[in-house]
Amino acid sequence: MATPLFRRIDVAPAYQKVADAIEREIINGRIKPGEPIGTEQQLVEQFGVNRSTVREGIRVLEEGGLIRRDSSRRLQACLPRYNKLATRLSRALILHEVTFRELFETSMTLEVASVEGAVERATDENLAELAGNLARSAAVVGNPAGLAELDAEFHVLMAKASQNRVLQLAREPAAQLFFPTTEMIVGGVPEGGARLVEAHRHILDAIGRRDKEAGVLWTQRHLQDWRRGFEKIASLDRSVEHTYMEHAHAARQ
Amino acid sequence: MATPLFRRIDVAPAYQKVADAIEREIINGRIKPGEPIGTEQQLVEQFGVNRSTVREGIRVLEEGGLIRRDSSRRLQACLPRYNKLATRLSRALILHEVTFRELFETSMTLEVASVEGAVERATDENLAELAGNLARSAAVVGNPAGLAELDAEFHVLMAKASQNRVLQLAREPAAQLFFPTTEMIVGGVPEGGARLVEAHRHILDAIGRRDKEAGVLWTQRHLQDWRRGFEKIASLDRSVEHTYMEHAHAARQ
DNA sequence: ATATCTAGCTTTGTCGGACAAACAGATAAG
DNA sequence: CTTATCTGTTTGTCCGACAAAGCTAGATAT
Repeated sequence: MATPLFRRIDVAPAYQKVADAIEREIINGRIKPGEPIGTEQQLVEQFGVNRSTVREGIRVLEEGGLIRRDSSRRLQACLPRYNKLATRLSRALILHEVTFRELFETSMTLEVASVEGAVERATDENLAELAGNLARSAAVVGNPAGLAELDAEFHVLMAKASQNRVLQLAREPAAQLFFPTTEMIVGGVPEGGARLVEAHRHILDAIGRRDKEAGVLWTQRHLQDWRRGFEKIASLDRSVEHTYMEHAHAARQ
Repeated sequence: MATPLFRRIDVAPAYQKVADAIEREIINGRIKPGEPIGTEQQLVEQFGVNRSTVREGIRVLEEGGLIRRDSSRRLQACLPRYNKLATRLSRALILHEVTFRELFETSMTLEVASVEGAVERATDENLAELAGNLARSAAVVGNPAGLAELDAEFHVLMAKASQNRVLQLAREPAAQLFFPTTEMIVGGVPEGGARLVEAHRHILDAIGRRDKEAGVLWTQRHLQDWRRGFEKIASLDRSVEHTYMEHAHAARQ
């Protein structure tokens, strides 16, 4: 094959190239999180394209979480928030019609890994946060919605205590789909709330004592409890989407 | 405080509302993946906004993976690809300067979970795919770049064999950062390629025999091998970004 | 002199219209 | 029946414009 006479010409639309150019500057650290990107007019001048084109490129980066607008709507680079990206992944999981069995199995793996990390590396501040959450949980043990929210927070704090950001990120999409069901379960199972708080108490205690075995054991029990409760009201093999739809429907009645 | 006379009025910009409206239709299944969304002109008429506004909304959804343009650039709904979203997450991990220690610890957890699932639920087709990968790997054992690529594929296939889509998704961001280093390691450690292929062979064998213990053991050995190899060329506690930058720099010399 | 207010400038969000290139479908030629 | 051509659509990009919201600096009040 002879050397081609012409180089492959760029085929990407201009708005994409604008987005890529800004992305490169952020990824390789030339623009640091928090620093301003400039006004749309400045970008128009720098890239030599129309403002509409610049704005389309901005939308791409904004959705990707790489840039955001500050209080005065000016553009600035930012650290992509796990949470926002995880929300998109959760949505993708719903569309792929994953089942609660898949969700449960993966969450079991990730929560056990979280507690192991927390037992090894939790700081006093992590412990204080978890203790604070536990106290608030104990106070709302009869309120399924409030307790569900605090349960989700407890597990976020546990992942944070593991000091492993990759783990924090990996568990988030599943957790976003998994934990909302806590409300359904706690509300439907007598003593469910008390058992939940009790499990949290033992987990926190194990983390504080650096007792990995106990931490893992109580985390497993905690999730098995969830599973038993869930199976009383729905099937593990139904898709997440269908289960939520039905619950929303039942709640409206 | 008196009951407010007026409800809070919409504050979201029009392009966002366009994106949200289309997203809702896709999420709740009224528009199924593969179905057309309509032309930009039709959306202009339906939403009663300008085409520039519609296009900004489209960019948001396109970046989110909810819609794409087919061969003739027409809009259609689509299933968000894990891979694309995982790329965003990987990028986020780099910007958060996670270390290889975090990456390694989480990957160990997730790969072990994958192999456990694969041992339990791999189909004949899964086994055939893994066997095909193994044969190709054996053929390029002296080529670090080729072997690294096939190694990454082996682990993707293993996750696929677990039949757990949540797990497949959860492992992807870490894997995208983790496995590129295989090339560095295999290239730098004599016998590294042979050991890698040998480990894959034992893992596949264990999956085929439904021997969970052996599968987990060889997966752990496989990753520990990676870790030992990695520590010969870099520190586990350096950030992923720095390590890649240095490697890219060294490779150019 | 300090604090507050007001007017003007800037920037964003949206709009209308325009045009070239790429494309799909229909039509004509082989 | 295949190939080539024509024609209307659609996308990507551009230009210019304007109202609303934020910011800035000078004017005003205390």
